Amino acid sequence: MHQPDDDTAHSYDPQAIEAKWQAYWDEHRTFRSLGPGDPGFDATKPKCYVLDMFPYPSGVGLHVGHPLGYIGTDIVARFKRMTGHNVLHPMGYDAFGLPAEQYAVEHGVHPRITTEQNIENMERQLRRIGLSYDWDRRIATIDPDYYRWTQWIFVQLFESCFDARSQTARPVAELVADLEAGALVATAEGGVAPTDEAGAGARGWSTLSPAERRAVIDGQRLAFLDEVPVNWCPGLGTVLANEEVTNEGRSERGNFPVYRRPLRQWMLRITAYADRLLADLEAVDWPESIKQMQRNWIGRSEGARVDFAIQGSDETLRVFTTRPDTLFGATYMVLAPEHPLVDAVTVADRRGAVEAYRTAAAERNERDRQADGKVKTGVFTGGFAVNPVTGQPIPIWVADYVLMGYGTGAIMAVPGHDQRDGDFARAMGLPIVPVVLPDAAWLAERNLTETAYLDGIAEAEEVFTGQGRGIRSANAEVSLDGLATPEAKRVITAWLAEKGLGQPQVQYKLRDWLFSRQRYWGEPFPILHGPDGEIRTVDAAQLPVELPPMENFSPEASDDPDAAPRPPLGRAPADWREVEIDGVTWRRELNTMPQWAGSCWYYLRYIDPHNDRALVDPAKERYWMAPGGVDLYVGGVEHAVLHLLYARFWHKVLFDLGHVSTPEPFGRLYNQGYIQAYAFTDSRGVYVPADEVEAQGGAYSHAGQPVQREYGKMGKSLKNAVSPDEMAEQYGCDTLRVYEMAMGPLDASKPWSTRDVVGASRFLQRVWRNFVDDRTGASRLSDTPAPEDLKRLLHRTIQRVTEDMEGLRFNTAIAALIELNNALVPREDLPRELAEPLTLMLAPLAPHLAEELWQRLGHSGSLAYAPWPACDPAWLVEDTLELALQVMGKVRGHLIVPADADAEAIEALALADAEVQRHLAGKTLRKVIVVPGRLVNIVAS
RNA sequence: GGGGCGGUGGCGAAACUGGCAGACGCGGCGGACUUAAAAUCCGCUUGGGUAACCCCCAGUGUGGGUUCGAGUCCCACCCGCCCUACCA
Repeated sequence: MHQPDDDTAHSYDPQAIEAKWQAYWDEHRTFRSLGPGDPGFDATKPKCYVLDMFPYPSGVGLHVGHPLGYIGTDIVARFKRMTGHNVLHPMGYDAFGLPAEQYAVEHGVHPRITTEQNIENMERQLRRIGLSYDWDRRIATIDPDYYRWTQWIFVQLFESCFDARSQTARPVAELVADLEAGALVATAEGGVAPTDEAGAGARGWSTLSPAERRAVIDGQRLAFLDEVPVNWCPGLGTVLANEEVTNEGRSERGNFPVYRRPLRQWMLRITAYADRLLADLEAVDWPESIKQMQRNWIGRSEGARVDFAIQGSDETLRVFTTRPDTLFGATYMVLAPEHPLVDAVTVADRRGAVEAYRTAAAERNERDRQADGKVKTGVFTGGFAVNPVTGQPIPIWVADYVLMGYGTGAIMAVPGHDQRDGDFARAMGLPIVPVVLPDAAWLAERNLTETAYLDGIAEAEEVFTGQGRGIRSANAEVSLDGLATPEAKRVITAWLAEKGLGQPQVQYKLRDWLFSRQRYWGEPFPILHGPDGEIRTVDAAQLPVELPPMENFSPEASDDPDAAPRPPLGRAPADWREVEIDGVTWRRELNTMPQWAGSCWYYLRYIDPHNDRALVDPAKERYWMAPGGVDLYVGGVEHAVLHLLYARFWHKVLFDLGHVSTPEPFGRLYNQGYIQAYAFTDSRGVYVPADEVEAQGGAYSHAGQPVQREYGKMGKSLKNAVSPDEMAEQYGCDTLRVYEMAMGPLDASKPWSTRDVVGASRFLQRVWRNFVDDRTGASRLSDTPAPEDLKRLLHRTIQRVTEDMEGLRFNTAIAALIELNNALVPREDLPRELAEPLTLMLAPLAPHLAEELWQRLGHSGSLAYAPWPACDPAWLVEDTLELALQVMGKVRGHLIVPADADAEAIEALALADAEVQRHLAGKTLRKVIVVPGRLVNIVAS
């Protein structure tokens, strides 16, 4: 047997070093961030707020993919401390929500207990990676001290309304004052408008009853109750936001069926902010793909609303269209099956067919529709509308290709210029009228003449949906013939407006945010319901409204789609459910907030986590947030639309109300990639533990049996998860950090390879052996000056690493450090003037090893705030340069020239080169191109 | 269907505003040290023409183009991943 003591007594011992320095950092509170008001705070230093998307503390613990972004931000935070910044780098837990509750239900323990256990375990794992968080600022969304302010923000939303003119939120009290003063009146539609702009039927404040007044006010609040069609999921016993429902019409969590049904729910008026959420994307430094996803989600489109008269009825059918210029081609109308006017337009002998279709459509979930592809179904109602420009009666159909959830739930169908309408019209034999002439290029591509196009329109599979020139679009008052599409839109919209038949309109895909859940494990609403339906908020002094203690907190799930929602808080003790104020008994709101609530503002709380008078102190908020918000926010793409849009919305409200100083919360956003992993299935298709699979040649086997390789996410189900704990045990967390960062660019997804980890380990061991003779334990440090070539290499390395740190290119920074370190290996000693900067540059990446080496260099204390090495440009200048010699673009040799040689001299030297001469033999010299510092290219023929 | 990102050795990947393709790491091959092994150190490692050197040819998904010069720019196409999806 070997004798490890003698051999390894002085070798790199990551476990000992890492334990030692993690204890040191804790004990000395090395990473505590000082801000305004803290003793010792230096306001002259620039600030840097480096933020991770905080995790949901799941019970299964972390795998090596989870900390990828955390390691990246940690490196940035450490680098910024060394470059003289005040750094705010906090961590916390997004601990409310469905999964926590389900986990708790399954394990029969109160969600708080299981959640706190999970937090503890996750934090142990995070601390072991050596992340330099200021743990004093740790928050969890489930802490009453935290959700007190989540509730407080909800109160602000409830007490605010959106002023369309100024495009900002303002207190409801101001709105009431304007109404009382007569500056505003209630409109006929139930809205609010300036007195001089209000249309017919507007009423002054003084003429309204108290109930009417309340209705008007409630209609303006940013948080409001509304009867809306929601995604009701009986299997989970709760309603879900659109974003929590899959394309297949099931719950994202649990995969239960989801049904559409109307329920009275809390809503947040995010649509009021649609334009600002869209416009302000221009001002932030985010990946273009994320911005695009948000733009798509907001889905702004410009068009017009048009009112169609219904024959034999006083009702009008209102539609939204982006192509009002095609109005002359509208040959029929389509209502969504759920449209409220379906009954009114259906004639008696069509009623049976229409009812059958509606029932079928209601049962047909999204998955069935998906399977049916583009096959369009529908049924004629027997009713007719009147095309307002042609005066022609056009049939009204019901079809499920029109969605109640967008626009008005009704369309004017223009089969000549909309692919869907065209498909439907051909299937149903409805007339198709072309009213836009395609341009010549479109026709030429399809070998069509204008006449052939117009004649073939009824049979053409492909519909012309582009811009062109109007035809067959004229009546006695207005003509679009010959007009280009944009101009035609303007003309017809103006005409419709003049006749009172339509208006220009902007439409959004974005819906208001459904904000209530029938859950126990979430923030209670700070809302009380009065006996007469009146709603009031809980006084700020009474916050937080804490979750009541309960034995049975599980939701009442059901297989019955018609089962009524019964929130768990309905079973809370009566002394919680009911509150008496001035002799009146109020009932608490029994719903809770969705998981997104707590993550909408946590980045603000980190700034001032223990403040019990405000959600954040204004001076501290200004210091850390102004001018551009969080300086670096790192997380996964999966939050591209939900979390990031909701947080921006809340932030803008807080900005309007004067609680924060920037219009946007996150100035720079960066998405880390995913670490994926190979997984292996046996002949039965069952996953086998990936770490037991052996590879030979191109084939893989497990326990002697051949297995199939797959590639996917790391996780329990694929039996391919690798935990950071096992990596830390085997190699140390510095190695884990270096390996993960060296794998490739931070924003790329890449496959985990445990086999490759040894490369990072070898690098750190080699660094160690450059400092320490691992046989004797003697220091190799010396005070001899470094030779010039190594000094040059050092300063080139400083330059490369510094630039890479700024650009989050840690993979190439590590490569540069490896090159420098490898150049030191052949030396007997290690000159101090090389050792110090090497240690400092290593510090963000492998902080424990760097601290240990720093101590061995004779420094006391931590290097966390030691100045980052400066690159001396004098050492970047070379005396001579090596240029590539090309003949006809191919490298034929190299040339060493003085750095200051001029182009003429270089050209002469190049032409004199023997290899060049050989390749030029028999050719005529045409041109010589000299690229300074790079190459010489000789063109000949 | 729409939008976005990507395709470079056996593998993960480098390559600044067009300028020596493959840095760095893994794996592989050879050597040194060792009784031996591990560890470590040194060398080689895109393919082909040679077993090796020199040298030559080809080469960044495919086919064209611009340029003295293209992984990088332009056009067309193929493949993969992600998002979105009857949004009027």
